[in-house]
Amino acid sequence: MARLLSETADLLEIDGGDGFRIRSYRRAADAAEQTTVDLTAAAADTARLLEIPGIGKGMAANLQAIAATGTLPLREELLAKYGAGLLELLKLPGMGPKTVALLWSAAQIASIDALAEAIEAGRLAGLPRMGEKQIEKLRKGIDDYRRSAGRYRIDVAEDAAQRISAYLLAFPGIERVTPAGSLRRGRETAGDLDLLVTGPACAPEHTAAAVDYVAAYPGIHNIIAKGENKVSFHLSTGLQVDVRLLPSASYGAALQYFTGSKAHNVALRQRALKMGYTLSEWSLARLDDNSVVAAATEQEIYAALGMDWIPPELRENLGEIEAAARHALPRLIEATDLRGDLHMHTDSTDGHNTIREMADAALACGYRYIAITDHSKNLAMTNGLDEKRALEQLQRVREVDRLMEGRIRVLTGIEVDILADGALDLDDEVLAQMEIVIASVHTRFEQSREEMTARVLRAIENPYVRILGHPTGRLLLRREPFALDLGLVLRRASELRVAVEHNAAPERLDLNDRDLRLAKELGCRIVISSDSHDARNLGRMDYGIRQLRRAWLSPEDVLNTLEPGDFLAALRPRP
DNA sequence: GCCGTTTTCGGCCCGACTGTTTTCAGTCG
Repeated sequence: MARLLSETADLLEIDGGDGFRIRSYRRAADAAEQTTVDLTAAAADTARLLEIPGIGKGMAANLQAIAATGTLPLREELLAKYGAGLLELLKLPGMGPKTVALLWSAAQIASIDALAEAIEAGRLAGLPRMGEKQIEKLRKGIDDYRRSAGRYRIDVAEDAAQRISAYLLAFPGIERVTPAGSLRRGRETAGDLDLLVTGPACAPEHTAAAVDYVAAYPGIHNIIAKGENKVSFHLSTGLQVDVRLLPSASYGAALQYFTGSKAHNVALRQRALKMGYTLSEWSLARLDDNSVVAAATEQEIYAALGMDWIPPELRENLGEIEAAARHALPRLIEATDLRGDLHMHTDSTDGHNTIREMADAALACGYRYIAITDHSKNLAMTNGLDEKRALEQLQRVREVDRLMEGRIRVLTGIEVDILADGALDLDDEVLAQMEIVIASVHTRFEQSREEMTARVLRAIENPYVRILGHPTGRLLLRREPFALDLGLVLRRASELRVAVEHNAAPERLDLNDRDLRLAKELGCRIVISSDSHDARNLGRMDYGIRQLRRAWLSPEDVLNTLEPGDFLAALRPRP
C-alpha cells in the first residue's frame, strides 16, 4: 500500500499536479509503512483508518480501494497515460519530475533504456535545459543506477564512516566528524552516509582548503557535487557520501538538521514557526529580527522549542515531538541494561569457540547468564546436533556452568529447526531436558504466506519451545523476509508466553522498529540475542539495541534485562 | 489532500548546489 501511494505521488508530480496534494500522498505512504495497524484488516473500519495521522477521508478511501482491488484508480489512470518506465526514470540522480515530463513530452522517452538509446543517438541535443553537461550527467547517472545496490547495511556504512573520519581528522583545523542521517538514527540500513564536519577549518569564507581536502579522499569513485561547504561523492562500493562543513557555532543546528529524519525536521520547523522562530541548519532564529536563539548544541535548540532533547532513534515524527514537549519521553533501553544473551553457537556446530570461551567472554561483557543454543541435526551443513550429540552437549554445558561457580549462569539450550510442516527436528524427550529451546525457520520452501504462517504457528504450539528465533527470517539485503502473517504469529506467541527473539546480528536485525512496536502492542515477551558464532561478537548488541530504541522500548519491555532467576521465571513454564 | 492554541479556510520547512535561464528553475536532502 505504501508503495502504491508513493508511486501515485511520483506520477502526480510528473503530471504537474498540486504540490500539497502530492505531499499528502507521500505522507500517507510513510504512514502506511510505519503504522502497526493491519491496513487490510482495518479497511472495513473507516474510523480506524482516520485515526492514523496523515490519513484523511480521501486517503482512507484510497486505502480501501487498494484493499479491495489491489490498486487505486488514480494510479491506474496516470499509469495508462504515462507508463511504468517513468517511475524508474525518476530514480536516476538529477532526474526529477519536471525533467521526466520534459523527456516524455518532447522526445517520447518513457524508460531508462529508451533514455540511454536517445543519448547515444544524440536525440537529446537541442531540448530545453539539456546542455552537454546535463546529458553527460544523465549518461553517468544511468551507469551508476545500473551499478548501485540501493541501500547498505548499517555496519558497512559505519565502517566507511570510520575510515573517512580518520582521513578527515588528519586535516589541520578539522576537529570533529559526526555521522548523522540514518546512521545516527540507528536504522538497519543506510541509503547514503551523512558526515558533519566542524572545526576552525570550516569557518565561513575559509572552507575552500578543507573542501578540496575532502574531495581528495582516495576512496572516491566520482564527485557528485562540490560547493562552498558541501561535498557529495560516491565511493567505489557505490555508497553515496554527503559531507557538510559547518562552523562550530552552528554545530547543534547542523547536527539536528543533518540527523533528520525529514519528517521530524519538517514537524520541528513547523513548531518553530508557530513559536515565532525559524529553524535551519545554521540556527534557530527569531522570525522578526533574525536574531539567533540557539545554534551550538541540539539540547539548546530543543529546549528553546520547549522540549526535552530527543534521542536520534526516535526522530521519525511518530509522536516524539509531542512527548518531548510534555516531558514524557520514555527511558529507552541501552546495551548496559542487558543481563544475558540467549542465543549463541559453539564449535560443536558452526561456532568458533568452546562453551567455556563463550562463558568467559560473556562474563567479560558483564552478563549474568547465557544459553548455549547450537544448531540441531536438520542443519547438516552446520554439523547440527542429533539427539545423542545434543545430550552430550548438554552434559558439557552443565559442567561449564558448575565450573563458573555462580559468577555466570550457563543455561542449556538448543536452536531447533522448524520443518516444512511445522514439526521440530528433534524429539520432545531431548527438548524436555533443555532450559532454553529456540525454534527457528532456517529453510524456506516454496510456501505461501498461509503455509508459512501455519508452519510457525504449529511449531510454537510445542510446549517445550520457549523462544521463537528470528521470526521474520530476514537476512538484510540478501534475502527477503519470510512472507508470513507476523501479527498472527506474534499474537499467538504472546498468548502462549513464547518469547520472541530480536536477532541483533547486523546482517539480520530480524525485527525492524515497526515489527517491534507491533510486538509490544500485542504484549509479546521480547528478547534480544546476538546469535554469536564467535566469542568476539558476544557483546555486539549495539545495532540490535538501536532497533529496540527506535520502537520506544524501555528496559522493562525486554526480558533479558532481568536478573537470572526473574528471567527464567518470566519464560513460558516447561511442562 | 491533510489539518486546526491562525479550526471548516487557507495555509503547508528550509537551504545548498548545478547548469544555463542574463535572474532562476530544478533537484536534492
